[in-house]
Amino acid sequence: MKIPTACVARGRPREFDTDKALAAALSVFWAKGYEGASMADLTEAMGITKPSLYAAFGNKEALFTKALDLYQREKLAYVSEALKAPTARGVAEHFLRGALEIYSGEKCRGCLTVIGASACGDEAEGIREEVVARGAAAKQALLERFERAKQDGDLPANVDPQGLAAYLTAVLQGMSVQAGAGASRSELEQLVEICLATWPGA
Amino acid sequence: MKIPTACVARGRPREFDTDKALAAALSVFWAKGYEGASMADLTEAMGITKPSLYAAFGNKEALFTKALDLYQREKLAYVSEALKAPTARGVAEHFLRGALEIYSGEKCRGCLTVIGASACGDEAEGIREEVVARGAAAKQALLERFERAKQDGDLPANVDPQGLAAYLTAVLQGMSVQAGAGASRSELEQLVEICLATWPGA
DNA sequence: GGTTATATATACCGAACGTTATGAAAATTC
DNA sequence: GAATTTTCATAACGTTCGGTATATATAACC
Repeated sequence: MKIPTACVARGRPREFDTDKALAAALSVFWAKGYEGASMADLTEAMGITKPSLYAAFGNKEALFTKALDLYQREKLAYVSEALKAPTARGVAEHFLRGALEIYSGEKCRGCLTVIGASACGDEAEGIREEVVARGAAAKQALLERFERAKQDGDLPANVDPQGLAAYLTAVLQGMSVQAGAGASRSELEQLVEICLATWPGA
Repeated sequence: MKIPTACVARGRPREFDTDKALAAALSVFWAKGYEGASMADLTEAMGITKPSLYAAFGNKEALFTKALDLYQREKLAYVSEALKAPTARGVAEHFLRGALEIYSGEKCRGCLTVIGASACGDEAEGIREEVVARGAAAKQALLERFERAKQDGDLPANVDPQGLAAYLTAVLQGMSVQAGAGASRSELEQLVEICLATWPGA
């Protein structure tokens, strides 16, 4: 009994590593945004030609979506990790310190989700909606975590979980904006400290 | 003795109001960002043709700069107003409520300064630097105000004015991002309330 | 009225954009 | 080894971009 060999590659084998190429594409999108990254920028960074890119990834929009998946999987892993913290303050601390680590990188500064959510040309509207939807999902997860925290008596009675989720999200987004504007890591760190020092209920 | 009449218009008079045209251009830039706003978008909204635009405003970059001036003069007037508040908390409150008013507009959402600071194509790098510089100036003014507040004993001894300025700026920037992502006014308002409720020293 | 100066409208420019047709190269299958 | 299938490299596609040349219209000056 033989396993059918139809699954092995049939034609000429691909000469590049799609994972490495996708990682390179992510760097370009991260640094320049969706519209700011031209196909020429992408193919140069990925080390492949345009037909190879189209054959492997579909088109620019599909490439961006795949890069966004990679970004969430690798760089935003701290998000799901932070939600597991035992207290609301612990969640906030994990969020802020994790974001600080990612946003203040050497080459890519800020958060791809925030960069991609910026208003740009009409043809990128679909991209914007996609990015905004993913951001909204993260904010929703944070809201549910804070609602649970309030039930646990982990938050003062007068604080609104919805507002708190929007507030923490805003601080993170603002951190991304400042990182993109060239703020140093220590400047962002001060920001984190203030936010933690004034966290409701200690 | 006659005043020389050389100052009156000599050729064919302009058929449009440059102030109104600039206001229309500002709306387009505000909604779509610098690169997202095409010359076709701009001329249509301004109700003039491309040669008229170039004759009156120079080029796209100069038009954006003039629109940015108008934006700061008209929409960001609350900034200099807020800095005059007697206490640091009052400054923050004026800032947050003023921003809430501007960012949650009907057509244009978020802050043009935050939108313009987003990474985009290489040729818009000059624009980005200009916008970032203006944002840095505002942050600097806030820093100086908080330093004075600390001297006045208006802030707890353990808070760092630099961090506090970066922190408040971040909340405002985050508010802009969420407004741009479609957050309702009440959502932004909750955010403001949390920030004020947790403001250092009450 | 003739001259001069400015504004308008149409049409066009070269460059860059995302995308694809075309043919040669390299692997498997028979 | 011939047929087949997929990838690669070059070059081109049509469109849109920001910006302009040209010609005509409309005002003030003399």
